[in-house]
Amino acid sequence: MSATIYDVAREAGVSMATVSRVLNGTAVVKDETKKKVLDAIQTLGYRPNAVARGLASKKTKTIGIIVPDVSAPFVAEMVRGMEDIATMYNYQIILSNSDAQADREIDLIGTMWEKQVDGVLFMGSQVTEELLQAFEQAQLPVVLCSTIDPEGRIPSVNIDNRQAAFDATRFLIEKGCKRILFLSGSSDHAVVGTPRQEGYQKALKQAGLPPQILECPSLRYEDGLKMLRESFHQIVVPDGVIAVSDELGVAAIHACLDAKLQVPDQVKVISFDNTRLAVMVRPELTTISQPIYDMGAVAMRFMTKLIHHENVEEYSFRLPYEITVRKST
Amino acid sequence: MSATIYDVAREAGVSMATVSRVLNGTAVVKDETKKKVLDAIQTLGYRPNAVARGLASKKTKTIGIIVPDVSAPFVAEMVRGMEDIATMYNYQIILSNSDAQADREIDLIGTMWEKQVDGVLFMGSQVTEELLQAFEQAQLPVVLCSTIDPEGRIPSVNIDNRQAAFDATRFLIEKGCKRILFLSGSSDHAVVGTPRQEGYQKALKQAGLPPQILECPSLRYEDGLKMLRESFHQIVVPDGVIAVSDELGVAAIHACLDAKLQVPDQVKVISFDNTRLAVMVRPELTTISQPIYDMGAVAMRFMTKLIHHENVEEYSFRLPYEITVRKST
DNA sequence: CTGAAAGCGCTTACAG
DNA sequence: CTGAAAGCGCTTACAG
Repeated sequence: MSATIYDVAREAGVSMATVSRVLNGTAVVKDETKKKVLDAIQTLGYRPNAVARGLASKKTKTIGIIVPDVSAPFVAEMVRGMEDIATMYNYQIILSNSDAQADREIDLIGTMWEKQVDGVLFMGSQVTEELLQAFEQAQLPVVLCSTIDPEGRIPSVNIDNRQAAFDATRFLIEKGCKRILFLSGSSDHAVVGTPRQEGYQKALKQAGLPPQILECPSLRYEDGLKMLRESFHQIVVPDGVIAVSDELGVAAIHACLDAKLQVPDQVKVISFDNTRLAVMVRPELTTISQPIYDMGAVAMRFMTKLIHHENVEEYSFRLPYEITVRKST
Repeated sequence: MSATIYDVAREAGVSMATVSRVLNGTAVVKDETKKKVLDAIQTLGYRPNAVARGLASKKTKTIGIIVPDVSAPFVAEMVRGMEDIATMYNYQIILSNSDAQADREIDLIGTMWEKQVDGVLFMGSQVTEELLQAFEQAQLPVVLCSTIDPEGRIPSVNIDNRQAAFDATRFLIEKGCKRILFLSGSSDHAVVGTPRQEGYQKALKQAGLPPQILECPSLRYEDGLKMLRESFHQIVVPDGVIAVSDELGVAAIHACLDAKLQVPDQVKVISFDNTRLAVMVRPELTTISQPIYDMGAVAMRFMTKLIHHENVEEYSFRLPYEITVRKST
């Protein structure tokens, strides 16, 4: 059995309350007393039991993170950003994967509540009424990350996806592209669907060019390549492609190469994200660079503010993005 | 305030102990009584407080995971495997990144102990005496994942790295390679260093071929490419390359292309891991395929056995690997 | 500046 | 099959 606060108190000849005070710095303690306590802690090798502390204080110093899938590089990088800031503020994280399944998401919110986390960082494809209700019921502070509540009822961290898609489209148009294909995520996805499609279409309309959208079942390379191979012969052959993820961007490049189309000479490709994959393929991908790590970090930083009731002016964060030009355009 | 077990007991007209029993199934409860309790739980929307439960039972249903960096795809996939099995057994995970820094690793073990996790899954580059001592002190069950204690004092899940490197080398030799370069991790790394170098050298010696090892500061693409570019003119130009990670494999391919060497015609490349990157580059990578997800899953499954004191025969798991042949060889 | 005591919300022998 | 009560290891008013 390891030492408890009671053992420390006895060893130091003080009360438990005093030990607690020097541990947490919640009140002034005479230097002399403090030293006795610190010595006792030292000799006993005492470490406070966070569970007991959590029960007594109703704060667990733990943040729940719900994401679709950590094994996706975009997500993993974001989670890393969250974790680093959590560490900085002495929080730990409980990580869960939802596979973007609505019922699993709801479930996980319940689990997070049972674990008494101090807050939840959430990434998912949609913010439904049921989800909102689950958060409401759990009475937990929530921050969305790379996830949007169209009604803006929950704080969130994103880039301006609509504008970014618009910019990407403009970029290709200015490069002379006339037949720009948009490789989209599911159109009801609040991030990689609707807003980006809108930005794309707005730019095309302004330029008097025809839109052509292909919706991928996922943002993964394999699915993108499969879909492109199946549909390449029945679509207008593009001279420009905008992909909503780097993996889809790579899929586009390879689909073109397989169809004997040179990238970037005959087809220019730009993708969203700028994960590390973008520089690991040839030609290197031109991307809409998202500050992925920072998005996670900002979300977690904001969470710590919510928890500590610091007054927060901003609510819906729009982080800057930029077009990183490489060899694919 | 949300309902407590006391509220449920009163609502159902039974004692807290009885509520606890139906909740945990720790004793037989009359059907009629059970129904009353279940109804009360339903109407109050009661969910047990896991923190209180943890304090009382001394089991938190939480597993700590310490990894160098979740944002590395290999790690992320492994973590996903761990999480899935944890979910299956009703455990949650606390995830922490050590950046492979020894002091940080020790620190994290302390934190995990404070959080009263039921066990720790650990991935790191080395198992030092200090680390072992920290685990000892924390009195936590530990399972190493893709990490080796040379003395075998801690259960672990790995592939046979020595044999795998031997096989990879044999594979290239049989393809006719005479000048095989080994792109290694730091040589004191217990997984990507020593054992793989040994397997490589053994195969070369058997074939009477000269070894040539390049040690990379990290397993990342950027670092590998940089190192190769700097040293390509001062080494024997290889006709075969074995890389200890897929990223280094891609770096090797690109370094060759930049030096006007055709892959696989003039240089054959094989890498370790078979992360998804392997199929996202051209030519697609031939790899020593590791069951990454499964390694995480097996480690977590073994942990649940340790926790429940199921008698465990095996201790040091050697999962199967295979050579997946693609276009780079 | 310090202590005594209640309480956080559960589980778990111990009785019956 | 069920209940009363102690206890898990802390924090936090409340007193002084």
